[in-house]
This record gives sequence, C-alpha cells and structure tokens, in this order.
Amino acid sequence: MPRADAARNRQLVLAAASAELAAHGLDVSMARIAARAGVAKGTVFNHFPTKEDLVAEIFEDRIGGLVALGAELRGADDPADALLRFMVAGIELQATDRSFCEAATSISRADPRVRAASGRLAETAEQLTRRARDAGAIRADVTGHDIVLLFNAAAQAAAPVGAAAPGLWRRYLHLIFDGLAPGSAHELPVPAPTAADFTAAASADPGPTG
Amino acid sequence: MPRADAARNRQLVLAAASAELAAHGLDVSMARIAARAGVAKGTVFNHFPTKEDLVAEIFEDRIGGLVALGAELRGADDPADALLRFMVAGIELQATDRSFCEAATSISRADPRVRAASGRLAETAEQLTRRARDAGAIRADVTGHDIVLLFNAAAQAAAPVGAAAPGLWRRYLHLIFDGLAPGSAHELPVPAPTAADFTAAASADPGPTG
DNA sequence: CCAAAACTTGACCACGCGGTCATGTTGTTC
DNA sequence: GAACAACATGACCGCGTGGTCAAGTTTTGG
Repeated sequence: MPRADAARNRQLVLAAASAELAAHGLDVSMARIAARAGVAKGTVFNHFPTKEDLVAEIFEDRIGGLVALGAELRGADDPADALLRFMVAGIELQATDRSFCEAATSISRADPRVRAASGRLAETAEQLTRRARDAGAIRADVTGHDIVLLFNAAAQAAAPVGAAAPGLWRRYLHLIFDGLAPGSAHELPVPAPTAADFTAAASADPGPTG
Repeated sequence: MPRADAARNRQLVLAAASAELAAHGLDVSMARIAARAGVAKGTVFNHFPTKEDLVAEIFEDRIGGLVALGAELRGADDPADALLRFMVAGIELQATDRSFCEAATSISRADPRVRAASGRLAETAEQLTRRARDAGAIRADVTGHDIVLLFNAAAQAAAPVGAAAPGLWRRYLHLIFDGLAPGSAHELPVPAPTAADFTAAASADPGPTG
C-alpha cells in the first residue's frame, strides 16, 4: 500500500500536468509541471518514470471519459442527436486542450494504454454511428472511424483563430454534420480507413523528430 | 551584388530547409538543414539571421504558389470546380508538408511577410468563394475565411493515419464539400470569423511554449 | 516510541538546441 | 596576379530539456 502523502502527491502531479498540458501543449517541461504541483522535479519522476508515462496516463483518462459518455448516449432516444452530442464532446476535448489536439497527430499513440483506450473509443463511435445510420439520420458510407477523425477536422479548423473566436468549432461541426446528411451525399472518392490503418500509422509514425 | 557561390548556397539552404521542414516539421534543427544543404551551420545563419527568417521565407513562397493558383482559377468556367481545385491544392500543401500543417496553429503567423501572404490568400479565397456562391454552387453563409480554415479541417482529419492511407484527405474534402452544398444547409450556430479574429489570434497566440 | 521502509529533495548529468565569432578561404576587381 | 571584400567554417557559448541519485525527511507498523 502506498503512503498517504505519496498518494496525495500523485494526484497533485496529475492535476498539475493535466492543466499545464491543456494550456501549453505537449511541450511543457516536467519542471514546470512539478512547480505547479508544488513538488520537486524528482518527485514527479518518482511517480512517473518518464514523461511519456505521465502523458499517457492523462490521455487514457480523458479518452475514457469520452468512452463513458458514448456508452450513455448509446441509450438515447434520438440517434442523430446522440451522435452530435458525442462529436461535441470529442471536439470540445481538443478545442480546450492544447496537448490533446497536438497528440492526435503524433506521440503517445505508441503507448499501449492509450492505444487500448483509442480502440474502445473507436468501437463506441462505431456503435453510435451504426445507430444513426440505421435510423436514416446519416449517409450510409460513413463509419465510426470517420467520426473520430472528424473530431480533428472541426477542432483543427477553428484552431488558427484560437481564443479570438472561442466557439468557432461549432460552426464547422455543423457544417460537417450537414455533409454527413444522407440528402446531398455524393459518392466519396476514397474508402474509409480501417483499424489496421491506425495501428500501421501508430507504429510507423516517427514523431516530430523524424 | 552577391557573390556567385553565395547565391548558390542560399538556394541550396532553401531547398534543404524546404525538404526537411516538409519531412520532419517545424522542429528540425538548423544543423540538420545545414547538413542536408552540404554547408556549415554558420553559413545558414549567414543567409538567414534567425530560424524564423528561414521558415518565413519558405512559407511566403508556398503560400504565394497557392495565391497564384487561385488567381488562375478565378478565370475558370465552372466556379464550383474552381473552388474545389483550390481546396485540393491547399489541403495537399498541408497533407504533404509536415511543417505547414503544424504552422497553421502556431509560429510564424507573427512574421509580417507570412501574414501579408496569408492576407492575399484569404482575399483569393474570398473571390473564389463569391463566384461559387453567386453561381448557386455553395451555400450563402460560407465565406473565404471558412474555406481557408477548412483546409486544416480536411488535412488534419486525415493526419492521424498519415502515410497508412495516403489519399484519405480527399474523402474528407468531399464530405465537407457536400456540407458546403446549398441543398442540405442548416443554419450555422456561429458567425464566420473575421479578418480581425485572425490578426488578434496571431498576436495573442503565445505559441507552443506558453 | 523507535527503527525500517517509503518517499522527497535539489544538485547534478549529458545532450541538443539556436545563435555567435575569430579565423581561414574564395570569388571579384583593377 | 595582387589585394580587398565577401563569404565559409566549425569550435564555442548559454540555455533548457528529460532524467538520475545520494542524502535527508516522513510516515508507518509493531
């Protein structure tokens, strides 16, 4: 059993890291996180042997939250609305968390815990998508993987203007949602990505430093 | 007049930097660029007093290419097709160039040359958008700024799978384009961003390192 | 109350970064 | 070809990073 103060410090570090990552992205230094937590740098490394470990734990938690929400929404009355709410949550995560929107393209997809959580997220998205599709609310050629990737689309579209137009991502979410409607659907020129594409990308991606 | 070999070296550095930035993103070291160019590190700093200068020059050039293409397309027969081609070019720039897709959110929007080029790009996008709108090819509530921001949307949506599914961005471009159609347009919940939003974001954005 | 285990601490290390500069080399000019 | 300016070079600097560790401090079980 861990010591009482150690457990408390662990939570302090997690909270500090979460806040710093959200505010400044993946490039925050461990020293800065330690300072915010009110502990020494060594203490941080005591609880998390490496920076990647810390980040992975936070990411796992955040993705887990999304998965939980998705599970709730699976029982909602209106499948289209459920899917929309799911997307809102996913995009909001990226729009309000700098590290999260960076991470979509890079690091920590290599971590097994994060990859497992991402897998669960994809599955949840798939189920919500299927329900919406079966209800005729969205076009037939869109998959759960598409939905997860479209999180990035809306969040990153609004990212360049940042805090100057805080809710701008909603504009692009709804624009994309109109594109998901079955009404004006033209045939898409490229097949949807498969789970294998994601794993291949995660292992092949050399990260920012080639 | 510059010396002959100096001019040649300058081009070598620009070419090397362009390739390295595209391959490895904004985080490439100046040493690496110098090595690729076959010159010493000091030579790079001789021609470009700072890393930001080098990057800005390359960005200015790339954006300039897009603007030139947009000017051509302004005279095309089919306004909707012209807009689509313009978007293809813009997204392709981001999809094939790592630094470019990172830069959308951060650095070097502070550089006056890059900002000027971005301004010209926005203007070009506005004109192409107006033509498509006047022709009834796209919904009325979409602006040129939207179009530029949607470059990010499609490129970043496909980014996580990276090289595992090379043309995937085309899928999301067409999905977004379906959302741009006037047919299934629902009212968007947030107004389009203004030019002021961009300038405010550029000056307020603290960059990756808070 | 005490000793052993758990934990914290901050100085410390090696490294790679952007950037500088004295020195040597090369292209240019008359 | 000489002499000067323009340029190339790579050792070097300060800095911040992720990560380590011996020594000191606390909590805990008996």
